[in-house]
Amino acid sequence: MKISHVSEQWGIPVDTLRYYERIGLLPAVNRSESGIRDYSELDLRRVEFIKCMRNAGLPIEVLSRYMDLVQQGDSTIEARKDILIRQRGQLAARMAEMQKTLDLLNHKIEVYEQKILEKEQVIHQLQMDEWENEHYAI
Amino acid sequence: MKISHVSEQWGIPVDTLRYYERIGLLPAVNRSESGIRDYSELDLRRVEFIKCMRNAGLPIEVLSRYMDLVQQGDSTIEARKDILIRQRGQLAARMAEMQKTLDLLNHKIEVYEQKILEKEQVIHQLQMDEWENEHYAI
DNA sequence: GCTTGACTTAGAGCTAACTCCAAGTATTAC
DNA sequence: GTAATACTTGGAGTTAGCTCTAAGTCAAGC
Repeated sequence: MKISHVSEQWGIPVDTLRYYERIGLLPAVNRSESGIRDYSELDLRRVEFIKCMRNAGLPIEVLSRYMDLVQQGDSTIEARKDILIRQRGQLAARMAEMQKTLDLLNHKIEVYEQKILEKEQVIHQLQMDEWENEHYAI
Repeated sequence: MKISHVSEQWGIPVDTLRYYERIGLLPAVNRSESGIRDYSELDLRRVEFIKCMRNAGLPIEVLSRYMDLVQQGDSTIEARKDILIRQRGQLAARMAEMQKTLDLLNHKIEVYEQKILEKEQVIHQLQMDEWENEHYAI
């Protein structure tokens, strides 16, 4: 699969895909005779993994380290697990912070809705007054 | 309250507090005669709000726009509500993405734990074999 | 009155993560 | 065969959000 296809399929710019490869986050992708990238199934699974992790804000440096360990084989399983556990903790912490913010946003939006309702009632009252002035004035 | 105190209390570097003020995110803080910042109760509430929102990744530009509208008074209530609703949506979307990543991390960690267990069993088996060789060999 | 340390400013520098550019080669459509 | 399009590279440029520096002022302690 060519880079443009991968880019479309996963919604990742071609520049970014090449960038990931250049910095060693994505292991070297196989090329055709003329040097054009041909993404294998394994490459695609890696791309998907990286995309998922980057989406959640895991730093490239950490992911690079993890991918290196994967390349080194089974002796690095514990180290890999440690990385994932640490990142999971940080992710959960960030999500907890975001939940607090979400709660605050919900509260503030409710307050605004209340204020808007009150404003509308005032306008309605004013309109009623006007109507009465027009039609029932002596 | 002086800037260093605010910084300690809220865990925000003094440079960042000054930066927020410089770019207009935090409205100008009152100064002593000699020009030293003296944060009011209102300033502190603003700092807390900004900290909470920034923690969740809301962009400074959006927060600046929101703070400007607050300064302009009640006529901007609808616009402010719209901003908060839009940001709430984006925040919820980010959190959903992060939840997916968290699920994947949990799954991968489980798999690693399983692998480690298997490895230990193999080692244990090897030790048993050795023990048997040593003690029960003919 | 002098030192120490907190404060001030404008502006430069830094980091992460892309994103774009120029110049060149290869493939595809007609 | 030629034009248009897609690919390649190395390296420069961009963005958001700080973070640091230099040079100076001010207040408190000894």
